Amino acid sequence: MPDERPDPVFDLFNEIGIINQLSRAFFEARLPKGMLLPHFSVLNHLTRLGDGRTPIEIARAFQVPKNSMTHTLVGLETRGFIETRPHPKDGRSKTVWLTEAGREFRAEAMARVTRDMTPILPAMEADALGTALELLRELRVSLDKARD
Amino acid sequence: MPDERPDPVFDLFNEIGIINQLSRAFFEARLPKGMLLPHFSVLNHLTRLGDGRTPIEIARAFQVPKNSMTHTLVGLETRGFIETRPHPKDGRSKTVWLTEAGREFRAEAMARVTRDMTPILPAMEADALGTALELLRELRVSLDKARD
DNA sequence: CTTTACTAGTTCGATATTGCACTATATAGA
DNA sequence: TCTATATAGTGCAATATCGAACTAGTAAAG
Repeated sequence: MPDERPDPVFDLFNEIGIINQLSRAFFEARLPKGMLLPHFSVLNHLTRLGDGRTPIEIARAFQVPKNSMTHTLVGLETRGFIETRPHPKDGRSKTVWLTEAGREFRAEAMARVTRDMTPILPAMEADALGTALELLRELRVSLDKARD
Repeated sequence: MPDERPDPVFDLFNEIGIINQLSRAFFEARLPKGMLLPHFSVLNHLTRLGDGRTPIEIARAFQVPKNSMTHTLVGLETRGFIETRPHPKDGRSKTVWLTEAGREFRAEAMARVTRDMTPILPAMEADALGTALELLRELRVSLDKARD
C-alpha cells in the first residue's frame, strides 16, 4: 500500500485553515467586544474599493452566503458604521455606504492591528510574498470557478 | 493624507479568508450530510501524524479552542470514526484512536475530494508552491508565538 | 401586457462555535 | 506532606453561521 501522503495542496489548505484561526483571533482580540473579523473586513473592503456597493457584491467578494452578509451588515449598521440607501436602478437592491464614524473606526482599528502585527511578522522577502499572493489568487479563482 | 493602502500581508489574510470559505464549502459538499470540514481534518490529521494523541494536542494543531475540539470529537465518536481511551500517564487526559471505519471513511472521502479537486486546480509550479508553503508556515509560527 | 423565470434581500430554524465556569487531576514549592 | 497553581476536559449559555423558504422586484419571451 502506497504511502498516503496527500498533495502539497492539502498542506496548503491546512496552513490556510490554521492561519485563518490565528489571524481571526488576533484581529478580534483588538476589536471592541462583539465586533468580529467580518465586520472589520467589510469596513476595510468598502474603504479600499469604494462604498456604494450592494450587499450581494460584498458577499461575493468574501465568498460568504448572502444571509451571512445580511447579518454582518446589520451589525455594522447598528453600530452606526455604515448606512444603506435604496439602489437607484434596482428596486430589489440597496447600496451600502460608510459613515464618518465607520471610516474613523476602521482607520483606528487598522492602525491598532498594524501596530501590534508588524513587530511579530517574520521577515518575508517581497519576492516570496509576491509569489505566494499570486499563487493564492490563482487558487482562489479556480475554486471560485468550480463552484457549481 | 497618505494613501491608506494596507500592507500586502493584509492582502494575504484576505486571500486566506476567501480560500478558507471556498475550500470549506468545496469539502463539505463532498462529505455526508452533517459532516463538516473539522471532522474530516481531524481524521486526516490522525491518519497522517498517527493516532493516540490527546484532544488538546489536536486542538493546538488546528489552533481551535479546546471546547470546539471536544465538540468535533463527539461528532466523530458518535459516527464511530474514532474511539477514546484513558491516557496511560495522565488521569485528566485521554487518547484518541481511529477506528477501522474511521480509516476507511477518511480514505474514501480523501479519494473523492482529490478526484474532484485535481482537475480544477491551476497549474502551480512546484517552486512557487514550495515558496508559498514555506512563507505561510513562517507566518503561522509567528502568529502562534504571538498568542499571549 | 402577461406570464415565467430569475435575482436581491430577509426571516427562520437548525446547528456550529466559543467564552466562561466548573471538576478532576497533576505539578511545583514550602 | 500539604498547599497553591496549572492543566485536561466538559457543560452551559450566548451568539455566529448558513441552508431553506419566502417576499419583492426585475428581465425575458411570447
